[in-house]
Amino acid sequence: MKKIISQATIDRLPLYFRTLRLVEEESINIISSDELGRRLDITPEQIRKDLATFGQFGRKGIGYDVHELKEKIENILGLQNKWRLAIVGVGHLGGALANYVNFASLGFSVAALFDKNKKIVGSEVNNIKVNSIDDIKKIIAKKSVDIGVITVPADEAQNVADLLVAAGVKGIWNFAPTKLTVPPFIPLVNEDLSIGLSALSYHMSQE
Amino acid sequence: MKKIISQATIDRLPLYFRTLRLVEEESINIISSDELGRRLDITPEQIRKDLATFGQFGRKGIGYDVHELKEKIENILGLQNKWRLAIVGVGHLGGALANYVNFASLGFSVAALFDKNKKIVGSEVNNIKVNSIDDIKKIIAKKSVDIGVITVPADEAQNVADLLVAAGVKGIWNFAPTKLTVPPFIPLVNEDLSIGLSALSYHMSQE
DNA sequence: TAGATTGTTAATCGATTAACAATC
DNA sequence: TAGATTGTTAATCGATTAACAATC
Repeated sequence: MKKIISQATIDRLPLYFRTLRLVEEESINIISSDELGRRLDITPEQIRKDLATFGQFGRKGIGYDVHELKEKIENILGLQNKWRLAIVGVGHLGGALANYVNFASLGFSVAALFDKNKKIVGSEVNNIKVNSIDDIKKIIAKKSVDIGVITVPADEAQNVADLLVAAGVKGIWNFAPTKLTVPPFIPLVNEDLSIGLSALSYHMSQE
Repeated sequence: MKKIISQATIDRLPLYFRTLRLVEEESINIISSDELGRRLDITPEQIRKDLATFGQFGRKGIGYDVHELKEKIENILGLQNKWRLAIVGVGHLGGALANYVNFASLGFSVAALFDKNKKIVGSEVNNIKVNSIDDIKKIIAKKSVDIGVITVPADEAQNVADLLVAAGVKGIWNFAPTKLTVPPFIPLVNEDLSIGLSALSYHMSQE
């Protein structure tokens, strides 16, 4: 199945998914694009357009089946895969991510931690042992890691990305503020916290 | 000065800024849109278009003065304001942000920490005392806090946002995975980590 | 039936890319 | 001068919004 879905749509699906979960907990079985849009500050037209990309889920005159739509989005996003993460760089941010509970609720789990600092190798974070970066290839294979999370300083990030790719991860989630080069078949998502903070600064400076 | 600049352009400025800093450290005085684009995987046309929004900085046939352009972007983004942050919710993520060194290099500083948990109020994180959320109004005024950072669970986030606005912050940086409602004159930036991670899952599931 | 709501087509809007005159 | 590179206008592309027929 090779359908082209815009990144804008893909980025809204997790919001729909999260809201549908909450709505389901409220024992609501059917929801309209209007109500979903109201909860998310997204126009109902936008929501219908996004959902129509994947087929016809709704019932005219009625709305969408909450449970069915939730499951469908979960599958579109591939969350049923229960991806396994390895975090490289167990500093403050890496450590926080190792403890981040919201991942688990999306089906992700932290399978391994790596650091190059001999002082923390062997310690545990959230009951997960910190391994030496030297053992990355062996352990990533053994632990069936799917996603490499990069939380090292910018000047070490490309090297870590290369190690992760060589070790066979299927995707990379990068928190280092630098451009990474990876093979085209490896999905890469950058989380650059300085962009959002700088944008906030910009808007606060206007007027 | 009330000029409309697209969010897409605003989000690229921090990348230009960061790269210009690195280039300046390499003692390079002049850079072309071509070279800047090469370093960031952005087309030179896009860069020239973005920069032209603010005036004419470059010299035809030559390129851009690295130092001058860097300073100009710093000012456009308002980073010279040296904004002061208050982090509300000193869990793993809040604690990591309190220690995040990359903010300091952009001129931001952490002026205060807040939590509702009596057990950690009074302790210190990165040499900054954790205050009770009950004292938020008084301390935000005293410490001249500009930006409120929300790192509490989703179901407490709106309440914290309301407290921050009432306390007089000028902007909000939200890490809680939920939609917040704030007055229109308060810039709000959401950092929703589950979006990027879900998008990664989507791309890894294709083919 | 009347009212509600989807799915889809058409219109609009905005951002990116291409082209090139100006000029260092 | 010839080559390089900007700034800007025009063309293209893609995403959002509007409109409405279909239908529950």
